Amino acid sequence: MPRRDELLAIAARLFAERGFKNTTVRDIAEEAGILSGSLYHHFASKEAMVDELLDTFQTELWEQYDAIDASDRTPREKLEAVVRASFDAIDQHHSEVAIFQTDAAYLSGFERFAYLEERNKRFRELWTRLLSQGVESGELRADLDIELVYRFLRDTVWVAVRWYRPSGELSPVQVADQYLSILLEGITT
Amino acid sequence: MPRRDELLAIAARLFAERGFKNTTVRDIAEEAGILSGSLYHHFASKEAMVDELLDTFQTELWEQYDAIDASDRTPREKLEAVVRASFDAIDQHHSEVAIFQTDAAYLSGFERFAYLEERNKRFRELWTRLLSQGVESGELRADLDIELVYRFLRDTVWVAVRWYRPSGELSPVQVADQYLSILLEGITT
DNA sequence: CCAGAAACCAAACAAGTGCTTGGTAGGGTA
DNA sequence: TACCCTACCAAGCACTTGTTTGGTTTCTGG
Repeated sequence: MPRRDELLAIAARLFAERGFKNTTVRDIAEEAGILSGSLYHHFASKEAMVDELLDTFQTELWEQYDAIDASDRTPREKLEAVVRASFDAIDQHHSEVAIFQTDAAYLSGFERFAYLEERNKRFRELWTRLLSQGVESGELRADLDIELVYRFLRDTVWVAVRWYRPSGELSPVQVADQYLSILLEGITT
Repeated sequence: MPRRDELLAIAARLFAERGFKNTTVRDIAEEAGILSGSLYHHFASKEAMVDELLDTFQTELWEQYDAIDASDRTPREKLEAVVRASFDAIDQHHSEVAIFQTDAAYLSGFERFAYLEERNKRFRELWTRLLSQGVESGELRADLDIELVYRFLRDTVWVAVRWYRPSGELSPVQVADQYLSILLEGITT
């Protein structure tokens, strides 16, 4: 792995653990065994590091979402697939998801990260549309507030990054199975 | 309202909006129309402010939890009541819940905030016990992983603080109704 | 009106922050 | 050998951070 990628991986881990603002360039450098100033040979700024992390991750995730949305499935099946893809992202891009969850609100205040808001908007449009289509097709309950179900769904999925550990005993498939089971059928008998 | 309480309310709002570490004492002072040093006439430190906020809130919340747990209800009814009490807390102590959600992980690293971990532990014990009792009584599904359902339940409830607005059009009762309906019965027809 | 308390100011300090600058070590290439 | 390029160091700069100190204003009860 090129040195630059090593440094970016260290930064990703620290940003995820402590938050962006709460991680100093000296922290990153120390973990890499160099001095803080040397980081600037590889990256233009601390912001540029997190930018690169979030941007590449989001691009990759949306390729999957778009493929699912364009596929030949019922709304409910698409919802399931999107949820599974999201848990996959939590598994394979754990740090990036954690950073997004923790620092997106703060970062989106800067012009540089305006694309975060844009992605959030697209995300909301996709999920609420799938929910509406699910209600129309009769697969989903019609008595629920779509907007509220959307927030419920979105939060339950992404907040899992806080406790999920990629190398743990639960696979993303197992977690997705149980989450979807609860979500679709409820926890009562 | 005494001056001290005013300042604490301002600090609570800013901590909730921007996060603890990301809010400076100068920010708080400016909103109050004073200089940052003057805050130290009322509070010993910035940490003391957030400590007071979190401590009083947690104490109040647990009075309700304990009352519910000691009441004469079935496990499922207790779960419902605890969820409703939690949404009430989001409504009435919005800033404190937001701070707890955002900064508890960071703060609990300090000795001063060791009680946060302790509360989390008690919280987990209460909820998992109610879930287990619900399964035993036949009210809840037996095929689900209790630990995972607990995390699901906990996160879905508390993460709502990110979008819920106390003065908005949705009351905590309405939100709790829908959340419980999804959780208990699922979103499918 | 006046003493004392409560609230605040003005100025600074030490530590920590992101980042810059000019230089150096070392390996690969012609 | 001479050259270059990647990776890094050493030192520091300008700024922000939480906090302290000694003094001043404002309010209130007797």
